[in-house]
Amino acid sequence: MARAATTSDTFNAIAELQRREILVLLRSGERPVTELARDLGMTQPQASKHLRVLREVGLVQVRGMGKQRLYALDARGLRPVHEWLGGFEQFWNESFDRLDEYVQELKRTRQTGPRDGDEQ
Amino acid sequence: MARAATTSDTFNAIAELQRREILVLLRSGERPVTELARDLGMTQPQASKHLRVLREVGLVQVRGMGKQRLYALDARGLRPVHEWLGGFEQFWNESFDRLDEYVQELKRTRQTGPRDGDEQ
DNA sequence: CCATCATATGCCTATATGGGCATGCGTCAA
DNA sequence: TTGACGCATGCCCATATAGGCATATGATGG
Repeated sequence: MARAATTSDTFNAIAELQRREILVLLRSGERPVTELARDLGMTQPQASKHLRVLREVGLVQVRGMGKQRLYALDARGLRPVHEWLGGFEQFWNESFDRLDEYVQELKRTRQTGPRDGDEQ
Repeated sequence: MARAATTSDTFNAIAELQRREILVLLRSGERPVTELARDLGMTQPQASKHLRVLREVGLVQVRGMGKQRLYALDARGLRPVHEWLGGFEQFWNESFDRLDEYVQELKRTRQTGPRDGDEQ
């Protein structure tokens, strides 16, 4: 069934490097498609397609400005993702080095002898 | 060229819902493959494959425990992603409602007249 | 060494995607 | 209205998946 459609899924939308670059670039203000394409070294159709995905998940907004279409960042959709990741914050602080773990295991063993039900 | 390989790319690794669910489940402790598969309603091969991707990007670590293989969360790889998203924090706070923007634009116009270089 | 349980893989299919290219479409100036 | 410019799409191709299934691999107990 292949991967879930990028459309309507922020996680997938930002899984693509070029799209992340577009978002970063848009932090400094609205930009027309051509300019984005030029600055990021991609073709115009390519930029348009990525922008479409970003638009569909709501990460950017468009505004017709004469012949141009100005794309603006709308980061609100990134918040839930940021929060989801925040749920792991305590875990990346618990130094999870295999080595550290091993050393700690040794310490415990030396002090109280091997134990079984103490992970988690 | 299709999408970049999920392997060696944390963003892509967590772009898949089932993999995110695995990570969440692992927050409560190490688990053998079969248990993960059962709890998440997926087949064993499916779980193994997702775990492989997670292992390749370093989000989980395995530990042989008798006949079983216990998978443990290693959230360190999520930190960079969390930080990348953090770079947008100020943006999702700037109420980016089209409506709000429009209203504010009207306010400014009424006070100082139309201006040009004030976005950004 | 053999049977068995727990996993990892290989293989095949349907699908979604990103890139390249040509072209349709909307807006603006003359 | 016509021509030009700026973008959005449609189409085709190559590729990477996720799933389903069957099976190879590993480790354990006899």
